[in-house]
Amino acid sequence: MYVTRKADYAVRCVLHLSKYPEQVVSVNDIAKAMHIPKSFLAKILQRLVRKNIVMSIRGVNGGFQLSRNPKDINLLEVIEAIQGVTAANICALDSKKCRLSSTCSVHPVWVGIRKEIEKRLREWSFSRLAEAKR
Amino acid sequence: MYVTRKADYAVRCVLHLSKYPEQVVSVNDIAKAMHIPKSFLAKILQRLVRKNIVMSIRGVNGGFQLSRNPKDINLLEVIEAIQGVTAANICALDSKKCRLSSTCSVHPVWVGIRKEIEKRLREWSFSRLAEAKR
DNA sequence: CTAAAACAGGACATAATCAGTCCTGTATAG
DNA sequence: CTATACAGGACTGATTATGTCCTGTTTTAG
Repeated sequence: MYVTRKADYAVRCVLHLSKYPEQVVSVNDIAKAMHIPKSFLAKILQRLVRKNIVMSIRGVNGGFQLSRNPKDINLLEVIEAIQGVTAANICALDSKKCRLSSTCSVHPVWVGIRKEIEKRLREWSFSRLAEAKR
Repeated sequence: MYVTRKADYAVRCVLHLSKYPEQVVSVNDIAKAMHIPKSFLAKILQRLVRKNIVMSIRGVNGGFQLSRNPKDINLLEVIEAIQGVTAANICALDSKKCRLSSTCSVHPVWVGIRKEIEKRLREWSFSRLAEAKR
């Protein structure tokens, strides 16, 4: 599993929105707060809208807000919304991609790692993240 | 952490050599057994030699063999020999790369995942892998 | 009703990385 | 001395990552 900048920005973005629930925040504001190139973020938000994680309000004073309670959105969901399902090794994603997977003793290691990562990412809801202290 | 084909091939290759300890195996034989493009594998082996995981014997009847006992080589070492140190998210690799890492509540999640992956990969020596049944 | 603010979506650009290939050179067994 | 096998550098083509830009649409304030 490798997290692209795009997915990383998406996470930051949702995290920011989680801190201002019910409020409408513009792309510009999110971009400045989270250090994300504005037009790139706009693209990312389009995708989050389609995936029903965020909703958009057009026109003057428009912007974005979460379409669900942050407790019902987790890290895994946001990352997969942007980059699709991934794994550290393609063999853990699709054993057909690997001619050896049925006999290879490394295969179960990758599958185990994938499950562990997904479990951890699923455990972190954005309400939990927003509350977390550093 | 994303495993490239190169690193994956390296793992297969070392695994194959672990099954024939003390024997000298040619690039050709490894490539055929493990379904790896031959000239690509040759490059990978060069790197494994420099990293002292494998040793080469030149000339007629030459080839490669492990330079250490398979129990002293683990998955993490082979992968890092090929692709260097990696992590699922660059922020877990080098917090300087991320302007937010000092305040971002997601950062510890990535660091935790990285540690977990490295731990698991380190636990698998090639003697253990070679013995593992599927 | 119109101008300005803000999102939507497609096209484009650019750089890096991935996944190999190829060619020349060197060592060595027989 | 020749065939076999590794060493290493250069090169290539495809894909992906990371954005930017431009045009269009929606909406609201005045």
